[in-house]
Amino acid sequence: MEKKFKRTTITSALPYANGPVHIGHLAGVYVPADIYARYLRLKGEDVLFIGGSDEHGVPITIKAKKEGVTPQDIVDRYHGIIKKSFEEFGISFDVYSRTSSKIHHEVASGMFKTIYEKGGFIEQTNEQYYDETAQQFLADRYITGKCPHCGNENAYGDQCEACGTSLNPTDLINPKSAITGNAPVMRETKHWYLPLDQHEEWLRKWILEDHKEWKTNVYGQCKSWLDMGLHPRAVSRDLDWGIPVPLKNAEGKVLYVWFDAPIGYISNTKELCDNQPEKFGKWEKWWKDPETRLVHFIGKDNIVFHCIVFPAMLKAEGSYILPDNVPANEFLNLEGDKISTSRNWAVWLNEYLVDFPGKQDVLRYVLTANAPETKDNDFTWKDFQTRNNSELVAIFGNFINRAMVLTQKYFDGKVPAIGELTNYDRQTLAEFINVKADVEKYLDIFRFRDAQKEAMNLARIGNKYLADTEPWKTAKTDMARTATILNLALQIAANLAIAFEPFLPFTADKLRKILGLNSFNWKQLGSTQLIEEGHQLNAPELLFEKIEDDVIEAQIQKLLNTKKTNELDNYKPDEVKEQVSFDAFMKMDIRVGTILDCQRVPKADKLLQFKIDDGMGGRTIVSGIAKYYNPEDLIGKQVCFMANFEPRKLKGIVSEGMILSAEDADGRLVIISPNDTVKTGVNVG
RNA sequence: CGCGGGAUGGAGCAGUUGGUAGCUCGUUGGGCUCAUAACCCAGAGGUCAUUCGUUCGAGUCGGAUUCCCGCAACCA
Repeated sequence: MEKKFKRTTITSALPYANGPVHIGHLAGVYVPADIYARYLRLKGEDVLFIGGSDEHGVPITIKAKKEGVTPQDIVDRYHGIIKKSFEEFGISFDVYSRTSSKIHHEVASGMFKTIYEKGGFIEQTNEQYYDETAQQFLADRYITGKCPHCGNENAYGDQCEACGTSLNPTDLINPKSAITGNAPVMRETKHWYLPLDQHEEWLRKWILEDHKEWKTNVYGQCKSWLDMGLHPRAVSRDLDWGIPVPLKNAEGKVLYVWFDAPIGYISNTKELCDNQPEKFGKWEKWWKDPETRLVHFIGKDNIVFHCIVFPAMLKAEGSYILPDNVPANEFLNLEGDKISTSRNWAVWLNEYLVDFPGKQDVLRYVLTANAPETKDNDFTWKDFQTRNNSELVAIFGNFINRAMVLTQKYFDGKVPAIGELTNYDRQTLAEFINVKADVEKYLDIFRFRDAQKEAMNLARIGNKYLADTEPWKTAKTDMARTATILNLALQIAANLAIAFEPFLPFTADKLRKILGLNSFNWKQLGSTQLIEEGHQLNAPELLFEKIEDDVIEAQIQKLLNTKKTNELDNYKPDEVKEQVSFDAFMKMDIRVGTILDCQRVPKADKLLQFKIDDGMGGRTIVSGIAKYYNPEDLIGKQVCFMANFEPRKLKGIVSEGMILSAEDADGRLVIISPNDTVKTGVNVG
């Protein structure tokens, strides 16, 4: 069933404004969304490409508190960084706004009100834990206690990470507030819920029957959610950062961030259309006209929100269209490890732009060529270098350079006349005309890596054509033939400028300038008459440059260094503990011992087992420093240890004391030793 | 048996509803010399981790096993 749409609204997940954007975000969401938007624009279709920062929610308030600034300071900082780096990277948003904007507050409130007035929410009063000292209700993550299943003392209110069981805060034994450490009290609080269970029936049909074309990972996850059964979901929170619930009896309540964020797509559209109505028309046509096609680009963590929750909201409101497709990607890893903002294991876009000026397209190319479309993939700097050097430089850039230099040499940079075509010429033409259909075929089903590969094939065809026809040889005997060959080669070059426009916009632009041409339309792709005879080309210029080993080495080193320095920079000494008396201190019996023997404890990565000479017959101590010391290096050294420590079993070994060590900012443990040799067994104090 | 993800030629990845295993890079040999030592051609290289099963037929479905990677645990 072919659906006819007049226009397309493309959204890309709103980045959360508590950190800069990294390559994982780009590969998963922004690069594919941008390729798609550019492709449709090039085809002359009516397109709107929406982006913006997501600026509410608890993590931002936590980060603000930690840095001693306001949440607004945090979001202002990161919104600025993110917006600027997107611009520089060539993500062609029609609008990039933010959820803290006035217009968004109005739209989100309005949406809530409409659904409320239609009876689309249910109201429920529950008892929830409240921290009386901090004067706030506690989110699930901010309550810890003993897990009722496995007895782990540090289970969270939503999940015990020791046994994996998911919990309710009320399941915890001896709950504590993670903010103050006090025992929280139960207090009544009222919240509004979106009854997803009431939407289950139409969602089931809409996704499982009407959208079988969705990517398997997306379809599969939706199916599994639907099969588990949907439950009402709270749309409000007790918090002071966010959009106030627009009702009279709702003091201190804000819209839950997942409810507020996707509405940002709509408010950003409204902001744009209100500012430029002559260009974009009324915002409603992008969201309420059934002839508009809505496409959400997201990462896999967002599938449920965009396929189930947000559609349920739109349906509950009543006047909106639903997404036609949700092409979600998997995750990108970095050098074999999961990308992590908190561990600073990432390549940050803003830093890449500084380290590799003018090389936006290289990153775009690599991220697309290795996009995590069907499973998690790995980004390595080595691969980045190889793809640049042996694909972009050697195939694409080199072909352009060859065609340009040859034309310069034999025809003073003027496009030569095309003459009689040989069979081989016709065969080559036939091949490259197919490229258009192939690229389109893949772009239409969101397979960007395959689409880009097809575009690259055009350059391969060009190289092969030159190698087979050998214009540098025919130039010695037959200038007319040489002219025909170079004319065709230049036509291929011009076609490359169109084919790569969605993928590598900076390069396409540069290529057009070298060829001295204006912008193209996608329909012209496949044409053999893009450049006219006699047209003057500009001086050849390299499209891409080789990236040398030392540059790559430096990036890898930087990755390791930033990780380390970040840990050190963030280090703050712990607060000084409660005072103790001299007597209390004297109760601790700290002594110097000599290590007689030291071995790894089997099946534990962190434990070392020591045999210590304490001057009193020796003792066994187990210590968690295996990651930082080799057992054999320690034998014979003197260490300080607690001698009257309560014995404790570790992995089945009784440890009689504790070896003292200092923990460095990065977690590295350093053993404390006397700085001159002393008699074994003497006291420290 | 803690939870989850994976295992396809040297590396990185594709393999749609089961029907002779593909792509890019690398590698070997050759060609070319216009080109950023780039380009073109030919070749080598895989029992699709192992194993049992369903089937006329399985990389593709089901069970078992092994190994790897995250997280967790051990770190008084």
